Amino acid sequence: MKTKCCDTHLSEEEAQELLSQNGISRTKIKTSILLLLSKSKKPLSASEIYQKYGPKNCDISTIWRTLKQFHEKGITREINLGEDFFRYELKDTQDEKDHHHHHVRCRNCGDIKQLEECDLSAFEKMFSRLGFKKMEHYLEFTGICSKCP
Amino acid sequence: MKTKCCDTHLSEEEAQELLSQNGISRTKIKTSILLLLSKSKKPLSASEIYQKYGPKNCDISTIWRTLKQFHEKGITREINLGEDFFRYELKDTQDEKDHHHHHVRCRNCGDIKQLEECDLSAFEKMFSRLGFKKMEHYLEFTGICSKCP
DNA sequence: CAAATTACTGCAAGTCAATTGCAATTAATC
DNA sequence: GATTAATTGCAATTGACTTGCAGTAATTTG
Ligand SMILES: [Mn+2]
Ligand SMILES: [Mn+2]
Ligand SMILES: [Zn+2]
Ligand SMILES: [Zn+2]
Repeated sequence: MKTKCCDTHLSEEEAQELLSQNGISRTKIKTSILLLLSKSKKPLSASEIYQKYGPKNCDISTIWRTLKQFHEKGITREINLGEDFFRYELKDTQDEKDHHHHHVRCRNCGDIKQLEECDLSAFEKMFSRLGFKKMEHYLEFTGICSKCP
Repeated sequence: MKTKCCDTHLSEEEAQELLSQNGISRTKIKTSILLLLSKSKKPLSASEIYQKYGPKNCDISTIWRTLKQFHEKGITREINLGEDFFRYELKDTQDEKDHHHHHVRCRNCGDIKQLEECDLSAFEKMFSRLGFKKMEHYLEFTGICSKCP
């Protein structure tokens, strides 16, 4: 299956299929977290998921364990937007080479927008079009170095 | 004064001048942390600084307070390289618009290299030149949105 | 230079995101 | 349906980072 990142609105069946394909038990909680992520227009934090799903319905540690598992299976990506916690969102594709996207977060109000364009030279124009000011960017890389397998 | 980021090798006098210019007391600890940052070829974590400076010589909370102050004064930048803590380094310039740089971290051995080039299109070539494989990048933005002052 | 003011520091306690051990419960496998 | 493996809740724990307070050192002022 090919997921399409945030705001994908997976159906319950699609969510469960995605779980099965990745060797994860199709439980109510895991399905619900997947649906929440797929319905959100921005990456969600663990505690946001906890609030949305309902503190009566599930323990926060279960949410953490689920997010960790999703990340290990390559279903999700974790994102640092200058806050003191991570946010999580569905990967655009399982491969992550095919397509991905980035975000802007307002340093004043905290609002987060998703950027569909990833042509790096096009970013500047896009920001002024969006009315954003005082941009700062955060760009770092990881890879496997020449000394490593 | 114009600092030149990591690996600048400030002299003790230059370090103290930088403190004074930013309204920070010229104490032994603050001077030493500044020197450590200026002599390092990669951004340092709080606990690395603590180890290098010597746990007998200073409390870790003082290091945290100092790093926070440096950041507030705009002397340093904090960097997330996919670890579960931040690293800190001297800004290339106080303004941060003039010049900045990025990093690669090996996902296998954790080694960190500093990238002097910031032409985004030039990155790919540079990585293969450096022998890096399986690159992943991390690019996010912050700014002030159109609804904010 | 000495007094007054302000900033810095060590120590201990606290916060909060994220992890973990264990026993009970549920899902997958046969 | 019985067996096995994964998931869950709860409580305790880790580790990064913060904070209050009382003592000390640095800066300012006369
Ligand atoms: Mn997104
Ligand atoms: Mn650097
Ligand atoms: Zn805003
Ligand atoms: Zn390596």
